[in-house]
Amino acid sequence: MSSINPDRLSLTTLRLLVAVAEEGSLSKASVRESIATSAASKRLSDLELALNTSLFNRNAQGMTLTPAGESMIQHARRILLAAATLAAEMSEYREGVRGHVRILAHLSAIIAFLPEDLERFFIAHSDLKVELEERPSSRVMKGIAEGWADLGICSADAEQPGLVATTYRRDRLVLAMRQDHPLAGTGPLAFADTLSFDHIGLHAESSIFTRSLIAAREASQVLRRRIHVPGFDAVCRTVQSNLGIALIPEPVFRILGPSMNLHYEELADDWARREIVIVRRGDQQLSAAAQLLLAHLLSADQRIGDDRPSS
Amino acid sequence: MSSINPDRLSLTTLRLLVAVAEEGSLSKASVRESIATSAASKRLSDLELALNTSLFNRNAQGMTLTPAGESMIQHARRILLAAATLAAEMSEYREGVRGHVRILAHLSAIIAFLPEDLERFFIAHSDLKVELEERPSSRVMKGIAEGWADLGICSADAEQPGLVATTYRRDRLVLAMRQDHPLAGTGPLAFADTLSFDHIGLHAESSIFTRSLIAAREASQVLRRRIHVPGFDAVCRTVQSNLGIALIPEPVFRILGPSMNLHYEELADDWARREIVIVRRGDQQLSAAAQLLLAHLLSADQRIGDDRPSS
DNA sequence: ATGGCCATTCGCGAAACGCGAAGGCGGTAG
DNA sequence: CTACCGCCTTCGCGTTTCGCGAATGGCCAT
Repeated sequence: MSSINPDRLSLTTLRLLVAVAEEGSLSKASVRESIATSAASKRLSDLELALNTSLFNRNAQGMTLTPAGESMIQHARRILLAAATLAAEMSEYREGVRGHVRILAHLSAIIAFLPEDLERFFIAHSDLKVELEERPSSRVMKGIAEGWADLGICSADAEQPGLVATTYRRDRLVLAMRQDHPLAGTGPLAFADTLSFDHIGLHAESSIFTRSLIAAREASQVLRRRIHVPGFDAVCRTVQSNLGIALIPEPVFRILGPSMNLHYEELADDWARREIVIVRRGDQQLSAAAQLLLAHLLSADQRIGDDRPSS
Repeated sequence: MSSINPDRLSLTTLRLLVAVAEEGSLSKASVRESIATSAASKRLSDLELALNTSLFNRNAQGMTLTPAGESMIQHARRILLAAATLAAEMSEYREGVRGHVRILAHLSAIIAFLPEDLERFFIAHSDLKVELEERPSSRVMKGIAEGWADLGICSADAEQPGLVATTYRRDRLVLAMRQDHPLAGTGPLAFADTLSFDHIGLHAESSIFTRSLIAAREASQVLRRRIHVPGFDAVCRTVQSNLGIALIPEPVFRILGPSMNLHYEELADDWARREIVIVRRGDQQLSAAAQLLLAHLLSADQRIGDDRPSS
């Protein structure tokens, strides 16, 4: 009924706990943790007393986990990992870093826009640090809503309640192909006219894939799709190998296409113009560092900046 | 350079930290945490000393977070949440629970198989507790690989290195429709012959959706798909409302279909027979409770039980 | 039977912790 | 301009916690 006082947990006890579990013996664990075995024993038995549950089975060979102990160390490991992450991050502050911003972004932005924007940001703010993680658009939204990061950058298609989205950039999808492809040089294309060729694309969660499925359905045709690859560079190499054509953002093509001698054609469809947004949680204020970064990103040349609630 | 000693962190300090951040004042926070303000002040300044970083800006109105402080409380909240979860779970052991098993499962299994299997399991093991969480198949695999749960149940299509998969059940996908639908009563169907009707389905990450996309492509046709809904019950209600037909597992149909007066037709395609597997990590031993549950699930009547590595 | 390995208990000293009182600093009201 | 008020910090003291080493008892293999 009554819950254990969570303050009773000390991180050293948790470390000791996993050490004992891993070493199989209290004495070995205590040398590993640089503590007298007597002290270690006391810590553990005090913990078990407070929990009113035995965590280990004792015998002459050492200590093995009880079921309760197994649950315990799973949580313990998780907590210790979080604590270590915290410690690492804080030590960066000590060495001059003045702010952390966590970003989730979809692949297009990471390849097309973010590097330059972040580079210019770091010139002005060498004391800030940004952690950037790639996710498909829908999971960017979820991640922000769940508090895993401060800012999210993704296509505006996905939706999630409780978030505020601000337009960041607009881009266009273009069709990448080999220079000797039949479609090369035939001018702006309707997506429907490309459906007789094999398409290459990212994983099924990507917004480009989702969007092209819808378009194919509207054209009452099927999307031929033999190959999924993990990144735009892989997409382009696959196109280069004559395995198909691919729908990619125009800025991405400008970066990857020329060096692989690829050709591109514009897409005439409306939905080829995409809106890329920066999302943040609506219910709590951004940290100063995140505000700085947000302001910087929105002040980039293509800035639009109309705020609006998402969903 | 050198990292802060993580043992320096005590959970009470972390709790105090978020209290101060939320209350905006050390004195208010100290009454909330039932501690003298002097002691609270000491805890915080000791922490800042150890970190060699200031976490708060002090002024006459109270205390506000510095950038470092903002990072800190994000981690602190996460750690405290984990600690509270741990405490809650451990208190269950104190009240007689003898083991915990965490399961990730895809929707089909949760609706079709798991309830009965778990029910019989609990009759034999009333002292064990199971935490069940729904995820699409691909994320079940990931979750197990990352150690978020002990056992995963999902379709065998997805793959992930480092996991061991055991066949759990086999099921078939059938086509659910209204009794007055044109396809009703026309005998076993080829999936390709159903593509001229609107399909209803789960979200895009579901393995059924992925599979039917492939099948549509192989038939060189498009999958008409107007509606995504969040669960099988919603799928069936949508079918009932004459918005389309739906591909669902046969056991799910048996549960939901009759009460909604729906009709079903078998699917002749090979891929309609699906294999549902139980996956677990290959690199570490299961807890005793998880072993029990695994054995129980595999001893169900349809048991197959051929072990093999995944990926 | 005996020695090795293992965990626990005990007493003592040191360090950490919490508390209340006193002090300094900055706004604000009269 | 001064007096006050709220806020955080510092200080000294008593209590509690913590860690250590030595001694104890159990189990197993030789």
